[in-house]
Amino acid sequence: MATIKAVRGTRDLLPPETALWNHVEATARSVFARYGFGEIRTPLFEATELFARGVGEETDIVSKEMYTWEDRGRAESDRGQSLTLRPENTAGVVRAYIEHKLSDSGMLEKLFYIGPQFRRERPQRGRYRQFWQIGAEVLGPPWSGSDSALRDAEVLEMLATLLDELGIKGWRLALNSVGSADDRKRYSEALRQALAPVKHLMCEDNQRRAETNPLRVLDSKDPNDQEIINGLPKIADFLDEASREHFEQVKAALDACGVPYTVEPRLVRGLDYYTRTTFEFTVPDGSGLGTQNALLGGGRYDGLSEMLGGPRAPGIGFAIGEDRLILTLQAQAAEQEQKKLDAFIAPMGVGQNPGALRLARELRRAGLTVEVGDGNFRLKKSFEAADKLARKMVIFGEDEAATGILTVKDFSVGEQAKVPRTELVSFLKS
RNA sequence: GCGGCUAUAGUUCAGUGGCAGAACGCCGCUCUGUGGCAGCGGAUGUCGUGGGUUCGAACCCCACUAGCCGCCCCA
Repeated sequence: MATIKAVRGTRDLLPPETALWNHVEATARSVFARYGFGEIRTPLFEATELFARGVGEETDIVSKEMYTWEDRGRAESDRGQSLTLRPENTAGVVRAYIEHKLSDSGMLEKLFYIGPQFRRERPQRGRYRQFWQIGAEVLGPPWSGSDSALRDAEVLEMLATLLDELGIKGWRLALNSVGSADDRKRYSEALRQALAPVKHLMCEDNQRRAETNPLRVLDSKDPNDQEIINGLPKIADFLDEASREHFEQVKAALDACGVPYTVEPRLVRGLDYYTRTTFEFTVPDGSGLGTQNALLGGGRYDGLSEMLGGPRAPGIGFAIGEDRLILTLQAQAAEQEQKKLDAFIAPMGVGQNPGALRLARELRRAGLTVEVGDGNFRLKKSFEAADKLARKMVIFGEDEAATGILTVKDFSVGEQAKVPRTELVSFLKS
């Protein structure tokens, strides 16, 4: 019979790798907590319209990468509603922000999330159809200071701290400003005009973008088109005074914190909702990501809440590709040392199994990590298993059961000791 | 969605038309309270799936599926 396998672009995460995932998530939670973020969990699927309006109809994500289906609910109102597995989480967070009237507190909201997202793309290294993102959003009514450049810098500084604490080496922060919604519109129009007479010289994709979303022409890596792209108007010349000042303040705060960055005038994120600050953290070649060298991306979205029918609520956020973060850590880490158990108990003969399990219970209740062998195992087999799994092995036979003096082998030094049961916990911890 | 490469044991791979292989790992024995070394022995398997060519296919051809790499795009 044909075996059933994980579907294309999805995968199982198994031990010991899951330990690394937990470590990454625990580190992120710890850093977020220090900056005053609370966790939000939004549904894995939402109304398709949310992404169409929030992320943008013309983005690749919405136009060709979503898992969308029609609901077959029993209620008339459910039937036929178009639903979609979330391809990213910012739109969902802002939807929840509006739905629960979080802006009524007048306070800045700082929310983080960790969870799977779904995009129907061709799988590749560091790109899966179910992938995990660790993200955070800072948003609130304008009077909460949510549009302040201080928040942009704080988020970027937090990310630098997180990557440092995780031990990511050689990360690079690329920074840009795409201005206000108006600036963006004017710039977009200027690009369209500048492209009109030359676009026929460009690749097919760029010709299409020149019409639908000229900003994304800047992202193009097509080598033949670079000359034209370099000659296009620069976004910096279209920023209004307020956006220019905002960008200057972001940079000044980063300088003050000693966070290094490079201004990339052509960094225009692909999602429609971005305004002003946009950024991306990348890692050097050879960090395990192939050409997918962006670890995380994000930016400011001052108009998103209104686009979704909510109150004015400027915000800034980011999403870390957790799968890519893990790949980078695995590539950068010298052979990840596998965590060993504190002890392996080797019962000598099946008659000792009950006593051995009881001993294991005591040790586990004392907080030790313990595996129990089996009295059926020959001693040699116990040794081999114990050496793989644990730092020490406790021999539990008739003598030990009778005298309460246990024989303990320490694999790290290869020495053996007799330890009274009352001192066993502290001996094993040492 | 487009292009290239690949698919053989648990793993890494060899095998280019004639008996399905190696290394590592695994299991057993030497060896029933002291392992890691060594010696001996054992099991590895729909050769990705389906079809075709051939006396004969892991090998050649076609299709499909999956994985990897790149493009597009993005985290």
